Amino acid sequence: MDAVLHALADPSRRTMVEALGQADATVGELAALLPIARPGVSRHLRVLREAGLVEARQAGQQRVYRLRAEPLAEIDEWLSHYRARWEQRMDALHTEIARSKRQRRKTQ
Amino acid sequence: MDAVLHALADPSRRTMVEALGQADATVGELAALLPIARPGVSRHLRVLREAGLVEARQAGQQRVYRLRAEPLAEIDEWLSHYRARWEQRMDALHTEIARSKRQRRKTQ
DNA sequence: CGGTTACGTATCCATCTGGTTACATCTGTA
DNA sequence: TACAGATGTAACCAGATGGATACGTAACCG
Repeated sequence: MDAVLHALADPSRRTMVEALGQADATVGELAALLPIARPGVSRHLRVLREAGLVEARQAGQQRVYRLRAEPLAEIDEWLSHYRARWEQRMDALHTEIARSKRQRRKTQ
Repeated sequence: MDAVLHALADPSRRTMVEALGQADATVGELAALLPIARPGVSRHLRVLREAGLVEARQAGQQRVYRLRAEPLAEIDEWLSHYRARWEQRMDALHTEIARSKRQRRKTQ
């Protein structure tokens, strides 16, 4: 959780996550999207890897990175404690319904 | 969004947010929960304030801080682009249903 | 084998961060 | 007014962060 939030707090890393959300990519492709040099990208990827947010597979001389969204569920779970607070346009009953729906869906 | 994630990336600040999720609190009360001195807490509160995550009201000589959850919706929105990826136990059709449910609920 | 490509790692360095102590400000009280 | 309590700010400092360049290594190619 901590590692995931820390990883996402950096704009460059978030850009990389968003790019990988569209398609898998090599280090070079990711570096081309960012204003920083490839060694920096490699280090960002290490942070993302250690947070479990990406994984790499070797493809010839390249490494193709893929997004792993599972750790994001931790943040989603944390946020769930506060959702009712920004969904105040719904009355308390509806909020409860929405919450139980979410719960059911999650444990489905 | 950036400010919100940055604010939440710090464990001390997240503890403060979680405490304020239970009840409003003064700076002294928050400081009592943390292993850091009050000036540090004040500065964390400034970060949270600038991210829109808390607001203070004057109550005599004390300042009572309250959680504002609205900025968390930005993160929720960002996460929504990736939810389907960690909910893969559902087949694609069900994912679509869940997504439209969420959408309806949000714009209700 | 020698060279090139695609990465990762090591090192360096300027900046940011988050803690501390000292001090300023404001409110309530004697 | 003088004093105490609660909080914010300033200044300082050690450690983390994120960038760059230089270098090491493994995979492909001639």
